[in-house]
Order: sequence, then C-alpha cells, then structure tokens
Amino acid sequence: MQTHDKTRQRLNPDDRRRMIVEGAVSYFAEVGLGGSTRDLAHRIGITQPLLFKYFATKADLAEAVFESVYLDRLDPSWPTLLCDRAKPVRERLTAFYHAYSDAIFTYEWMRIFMFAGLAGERLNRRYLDHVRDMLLKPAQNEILWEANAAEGAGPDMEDMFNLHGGIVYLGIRRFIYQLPVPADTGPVIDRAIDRFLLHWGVGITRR
Amino acid sequence: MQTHDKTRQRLNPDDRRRMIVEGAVSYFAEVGLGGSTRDLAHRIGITQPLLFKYFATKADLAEAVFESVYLDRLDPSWPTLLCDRAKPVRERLTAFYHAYSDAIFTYEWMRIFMFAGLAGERLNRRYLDHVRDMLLKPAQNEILWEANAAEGAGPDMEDMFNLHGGIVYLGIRRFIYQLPVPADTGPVIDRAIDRFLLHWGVGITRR
DNA sequence: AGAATAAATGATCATTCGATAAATAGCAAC
DNA sequence: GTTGCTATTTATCGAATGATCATTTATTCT
Repeated sequence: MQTHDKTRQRLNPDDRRRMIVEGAVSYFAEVGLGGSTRDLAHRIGITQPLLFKYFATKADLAEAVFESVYLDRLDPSWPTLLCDRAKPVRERLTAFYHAYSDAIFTYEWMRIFMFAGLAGERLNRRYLDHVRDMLLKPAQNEILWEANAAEGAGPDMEDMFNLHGGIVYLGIRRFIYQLPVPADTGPVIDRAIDRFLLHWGVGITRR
Repeated sequence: MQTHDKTRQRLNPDDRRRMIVEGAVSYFAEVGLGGSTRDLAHRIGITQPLLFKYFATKADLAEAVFESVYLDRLDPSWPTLLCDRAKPVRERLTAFYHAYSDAIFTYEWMRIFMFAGLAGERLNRRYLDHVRDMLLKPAQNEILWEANAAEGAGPDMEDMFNLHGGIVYLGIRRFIYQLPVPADTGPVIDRAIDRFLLHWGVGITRR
C-alpha cells in the first residue's frame, strides 16, 4: 500500500490560525515584513491562498504578528515587585531587569520590535510609554525614596532611560547586529545597576 | 512663449551619481531597502531607468548607500583624543561622546545602520568591531590607568558596551522609535559618564 | 455507508517589481 | 548652424507579488 507522503491535513481553524501566526512571527522576524506570503506559506507547510482564508490582507497578518509578540510580554506583577519596600531597591531592580531581559531577549521579540519601530508602528510607542510609566517611573520613585530624599537627589527620567538603554543594548547587539555577548547577561546587568545606584548612594553595603 | 515646466536636465555623471546616492540615502532611511526604485526615482526627480544607468542593480545602489553613510563617520582623531593623558579621562570621554553623538545622531545614519543590521549586513559588524577596538578599548585602558591600577579594578569590555549602549539608546529612541528626547543630549551623556567613572573612583573632583 | 460541511488546494488575475532596449534631446566642438 | 556624443526618457519585458475563486477532499453527522 502506498499513500501520499504529504496528505492534506485539515486542522480546526483555531489551531491553524495559531500555526500561521507562529510561523509568521518566526519568518518576519528573520526577513522583515517585506517577506513574501508564498515563502511564508511554504515554511509553514501550507499553500499561499490559505493564508488569505485566515487573514484578509497581509497587513492583517502583520498586525496579528505584532499582537502575538507584544501580548503578555510585560508581566503585570513587575510594578508591584518594584515597589515592594520590604526589599532593598537594589535587589528589586536587579530582580526586575533579570526578569525583563529574560522576557525580551529573544530573536523574535528583539527583531520584530525593531522592524515595527522602523515601520513607525503605533504599538511600539505605546509599549515604550508603558515601560516609562509603569516600570521606569516607579523604579525612579523607589530609588529617590531610598536615596537621600531630603536633598532631592535622584535620577531623572533620562537617567532611567540611560540605565534601561544600556541593558537593552545587550539584546540589540546580540539579535539585531548578531554579535557575541556573554551567555549569561545577569552579571553585566547587575553591575550596571550597581553603578547606577552608587551614584546616589543607594545599595552600598552597610553592616 | 511657453516652455516645458520640467525640461530634461543633463548633468555630468559625477553630479548625477551624487544626486542619486543622496536621494537614495534619504529615501531608504525612511522606508528601508524594500522601497521601490520607481518611488525613489520620482523623489529624486528623474526616471526610474536612469537609476540603472548608474547602478547595474538595486543591490549595487544599496551598497553605494551604505558606503556613503558609513564613510567618514568615525573620526580618526578620536583614539588620539581618548588617549591624550594631558587631560583627565573624564574630560576626554565626555568630549569624545559629544563628538560621537553629534556624528551618529542623525535620522539617516541611525535608521540605515539599523536597517543594515537587521538585513545582516557585514559592514555593520565591521563597524562595531572598529568601535570596540579603536574607541572602547582605548577608553577602557585609560579609565583603568586613572583608576586604582594597582588593584586591577576597572571596567571590562561589557561594562564599556553598557556605557556605550546607554548613550546610543538616545539616538534609537529618537530616530528609530521616534520618541521625544531632550533637544540637548549633552547633559544626559555627561551624567552617564560621571556615574560610570564614579564606580571606579575616577573623575571625583579633588582640590 | 452516504450526505453535508468547510478546510485546503490549484489555477489564475491584476499590479508592481527590477531591469532592458530603442528613441529623444541637451550640450560641446568645429 | 551643423554634427557627434551621450545623458535622459519612453516603452516594455518577464518575474514576483498580493489577492480571488472554483474545485477538491478531509471530517462530521445521521
């Protein structure tokens, strides 16, 4: 008995849709949104017209890719973590940036986020506004509180973005420029946070 | 008497070529290398086939764009500046990063560099290797020298990249994500350098 | 087992793309 | 002013693109 090596497989629409989005995330992360629907379909293992049964236009598919990548990227518990004064702010910042870099240091996220930024996607700005308001601002506030609050000395928002950028740049070097970075970025991040806090006398080990 | 509003103008090849590359830099910085040769030609004010009289293929044009953008971006005097021990390292680093950010914080450079990175361009990695070897390494060395060299305490290369990334991130926010950043990035950069050096006791004002 | 439903495919359309070739016209030399 | 050279344009090609539609076939229901 012989059968087709590649029999037509009929999935339920939800599964198929997931499969398409997943494949599109991977494909567009590599080649950008300029990639063709035919190449994409071939990589997924389906025919090109099937894409248009699930997404009316290529732009709709791209939007689904963005949503999929942005979805659940920011853990809602992070602001709480950052503001938990039971722990020293140094520990909180370190824990946060470890979790944050674990979340965003992926090939797909880094590259699609950058492609989206270059394309002028609105989601991008909304995401970074969220980072500023929900993460950097609380962090700034906590640092200020633990520093000499009386003197009003502490980082401004640009200082916060500088810390943030220095850390994010690790992911940019690795996934955008495809340059080698340490396998474990944890210590690099820790030292960046230490330097940052030291400037306002925060996190100095007293005993 | 009436004449053509747009008479065909015949330039000498060098000028025309310059005009094309200049237009291509501007155009591709906006839309990426996926932009069409017709749109580009229209923006330059020439016909599309003329592009192919000056560049055999679109890829050749792209290469000329890269060369044009990368050319003379790195001032060969910067390593010398960084190693001039007549001045304190803090002053040298500050002067360098002011000059460097002046050189690269442009719409065209930032975006084309990012597009090139995502496209896997070789020039990109070569450029960053150059930054590491000719700029960051000397800077690291100078910091080490001015710090307590005896203790062997100083930044490693990842620390240097962290400083670098925090500063470059200003340009990324502005030109890639198109978010507002301070009109004068000088003070932000200065503070980042101060924090960095403080960690190794460099740049503390003694009197 | 046979009919109904709809997931998936094959064939194809209209555009747009990079690229080519023939025709036109601006400019210098005489 | 005529001629020769070549920068530039007009017209067009074949391939690739996003998208459509009729047909086929896997699965479910009875």
